[in-house]
Amino acid sequence: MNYDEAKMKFVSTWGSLGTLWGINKAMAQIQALLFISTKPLSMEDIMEDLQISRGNTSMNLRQLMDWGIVTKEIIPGERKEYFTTEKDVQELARVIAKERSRREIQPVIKVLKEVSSITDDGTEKTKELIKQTKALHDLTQTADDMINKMVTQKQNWITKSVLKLIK
Amino acid sequence: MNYDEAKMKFVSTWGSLGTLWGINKAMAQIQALLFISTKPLSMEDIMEDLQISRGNTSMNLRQLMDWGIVTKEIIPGERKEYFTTEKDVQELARVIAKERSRREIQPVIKVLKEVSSITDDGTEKTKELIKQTKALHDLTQTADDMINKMVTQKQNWITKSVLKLIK
DNA sequence: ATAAACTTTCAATAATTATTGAAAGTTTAA
DNA sequence: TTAAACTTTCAATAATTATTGAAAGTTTAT
Repeated sequence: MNYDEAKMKFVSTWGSLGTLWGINKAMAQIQALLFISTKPLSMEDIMEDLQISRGNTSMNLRQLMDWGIVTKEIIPGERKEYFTTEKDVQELARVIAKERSRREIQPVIKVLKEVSSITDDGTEKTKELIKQTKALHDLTQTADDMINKMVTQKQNWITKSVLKLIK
Repeated sequence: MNYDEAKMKFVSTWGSLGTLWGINKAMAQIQALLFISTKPLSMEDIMEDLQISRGNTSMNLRQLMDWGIVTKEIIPGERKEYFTTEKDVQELARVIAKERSRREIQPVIKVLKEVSSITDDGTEKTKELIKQTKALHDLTQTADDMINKMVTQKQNWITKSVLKLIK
């Protein structure tokens, strides 16, 4: 496998993985491209490399900036805007986990809390609803806490000691 | 909020969360419905409750059975098939994590390994590709290991001690 | 063997989501 | 101030994904 094949394979695989961390294909591919690039890329560069339209590129770059994993780079003397992504995987993971928690997990936790707090009218079905949503609430809350705590650490000694602990 | 409102809210919220764990809306809603039901439900029950077609119900129930979180229940003297879901949230989390790892994370790890193993031709861009995909490989592998180890434990003392450790 | 009760399959269709491209908007240089 | 260089917006369209419903398939009771 040569460089170009490897690059293509990485970009498209990372792109299809996008759904796993809750973003679309183009967005993930743009991030992947920037992630392995040795220098900032312009919109033209990205459009050409991924064969996507200007509008698509613009919108997805914006979203990546909203997520806080891509930043605009001003290159002196250049009219175009250039873009780079966070290159440290630990930091990348931290940002992604934080955003997903905020955007998706928190709202669910809120609903689970509401639902599990309805007044118990004594019927079996109400008891079951309360019991099960409460269990789900606790699990979701704990998982979310753990993920956040873990990735909040800048160093990864945590990861290592946790792994050791649970092996 | 009364029982029916709470039930609806739970089912639809859990349904929209489906994407987060990689399944579709109907599938997640069916699982949610079974999760708070006090008794096994038939296909008719589910169709009526969620207002979805027979075909849709049949296909999604099958998928849930493939995932191993829903099982057929034979009720003596009844012609219809009845269904139940795993009621223990810890076990549910375990099964979901295992399946997602197998279906989505493992293939990505494989590609990352392949890409990061291309021969270094000495150019800067190749070095960067190798370096970054290797970092991603390590991170993904570690995260996957952690999740699997954690949810493999039947008890949740692990969760508690990890939380204590990283607080 | 047959018919009733039930489930599965799958081509057609609907709903959702992503993408395009051209017009409108913005910035910079002269 | 103007025009060139560039970016953003968004209605239209394409691509993808989910859902339907009816025909085909299966099982069970008689």
